[in-house]
Amino acid sequence: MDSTVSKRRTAARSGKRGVAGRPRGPRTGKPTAVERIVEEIRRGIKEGRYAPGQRLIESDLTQALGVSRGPLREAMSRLAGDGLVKIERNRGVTVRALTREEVRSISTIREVLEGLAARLAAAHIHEGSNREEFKRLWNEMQSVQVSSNAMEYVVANERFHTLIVRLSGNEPLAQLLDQLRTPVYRFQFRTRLSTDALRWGNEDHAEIASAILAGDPDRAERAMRRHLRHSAKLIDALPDEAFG
Amino acid sequence: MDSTVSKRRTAARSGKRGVAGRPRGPRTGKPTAVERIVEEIRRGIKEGRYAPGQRLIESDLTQALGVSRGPLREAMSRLAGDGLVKIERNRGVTVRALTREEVRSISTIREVLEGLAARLAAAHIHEGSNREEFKRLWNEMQSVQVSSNAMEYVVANERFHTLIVRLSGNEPLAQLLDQLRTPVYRFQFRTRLSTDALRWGNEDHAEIASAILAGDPDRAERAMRRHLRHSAKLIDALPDEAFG
DNA sequence: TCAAATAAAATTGTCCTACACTATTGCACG
DNA sequence: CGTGCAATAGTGTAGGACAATTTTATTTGA
Repeated sequence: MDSTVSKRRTAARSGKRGVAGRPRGPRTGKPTAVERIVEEIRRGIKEGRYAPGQRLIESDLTQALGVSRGPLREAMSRLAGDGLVKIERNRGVTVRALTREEVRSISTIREVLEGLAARLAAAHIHEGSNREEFKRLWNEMQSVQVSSNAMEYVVANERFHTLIVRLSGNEPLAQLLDQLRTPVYRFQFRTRLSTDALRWGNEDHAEIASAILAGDPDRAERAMRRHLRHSAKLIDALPDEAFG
Repeated sequence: MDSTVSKRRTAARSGKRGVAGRPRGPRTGKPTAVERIVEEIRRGIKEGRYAPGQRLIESDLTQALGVSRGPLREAMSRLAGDGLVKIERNRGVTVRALTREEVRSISTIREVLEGLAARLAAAHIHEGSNREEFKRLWNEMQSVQVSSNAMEYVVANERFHTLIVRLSGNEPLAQLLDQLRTPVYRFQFRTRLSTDALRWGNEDHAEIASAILAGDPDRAERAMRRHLRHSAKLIDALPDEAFG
């Protein structure tokens, strides 16, 4: 039925014949239009420049971004796959609005996955320069913690989690968590990060860091999960207006 | 800079969000071209009709599927987001090939997520018609188990897991797991599902089902994780040729 | 003969125009 | 005030064009 589709494998490609072309840095080249669009919209949503529920109209965006509809729609497909926008047939794209229930569901997932990441990070802390790298960031964070204002906390928090996931050595996990964090990122700016909340967060971090540096997977996982539960509670305390 | 972008909210749309969302209506209409393409390719990859590493050339596919490049490329973007294909700049799309390491990483993630699903399913087994629904499938599976050949086992296995995730009541989790299962699905057909392996699998299922029906979250999670570890071991036992 | 160099062919990335079809909006009418 | 219908906005898809880049085929030089 689809026998017309070429089944040829890329045999030639894997064979290293043309010695001439040393593959240059893949990521370094000028980004493709789709990549630029995805990046722009993603940042916009993350930072709240595009509000949940807001319609993203093709003609507006093609004009604003100086691209044609093709790449734009590709980008939207991609963003929809990441759950950042919602595409409805004949109705176009809207910035995805999460219900309180969905946020809870995602938090539950994040709890186990970030817990896993912490566990793995602790288990691998002795490998390579992991310990050194982790210590460096941790020291850096502690010097900031004193001045903690909400914004700085959120940024530091993100770096902390990102590093831990990276040290877990599980790349798919890193991608997945990035995907899960993005849609709820903006809530962090709405939670009134009271001085107490900030201190608790920092205490959580300290406990996590301690466990990871001690190479204690169980404790690291427990601490991380507790931390995630705390964050989830802050978000869940938001009024309904913050959702949808 | 992007102030030209229309910020108008869909006031009317968001207005009735209170109740909207439940009725799964829109799926019924005729599927859009992109949806058809995605579905076709996804099935093809899952079933192994498109081999890992194989190039998917636009002109071939547009002709074979009778669509134009636009929708096709949108579909590819989406598939890439799901990790089913890989898009390289100026080089097009290839069916993603997973390294052994990636498969291991994904298995690790699945273990905790499926474990979570089982835990939640057990916790919610008393709600609604969950118990009844679960029992029905379970009975059905047991009648098939006797005749177990590999193919039937794989299908039954999938239904079992899918139902459990659904009963977990965590929709994002369901989507995520579906996404994680697809790329490794094909490996199941390569593992030599020996009679022993089959029996073990069925024993695992029995233990999981028992725990869920008993409403014992801890035991359900433990059993499910063990089951996943067993599956992962089978796949990991495959020779290198099965990967890449 | 074999590999480097070069020409030719494929293939992708993007823009544009067009048009059918759906959804939304605005208005005239009852 | 609704209600129905026409006008308008916006999406879904096709198809043509072309530059940029990669892949394949061909020629050339040692």
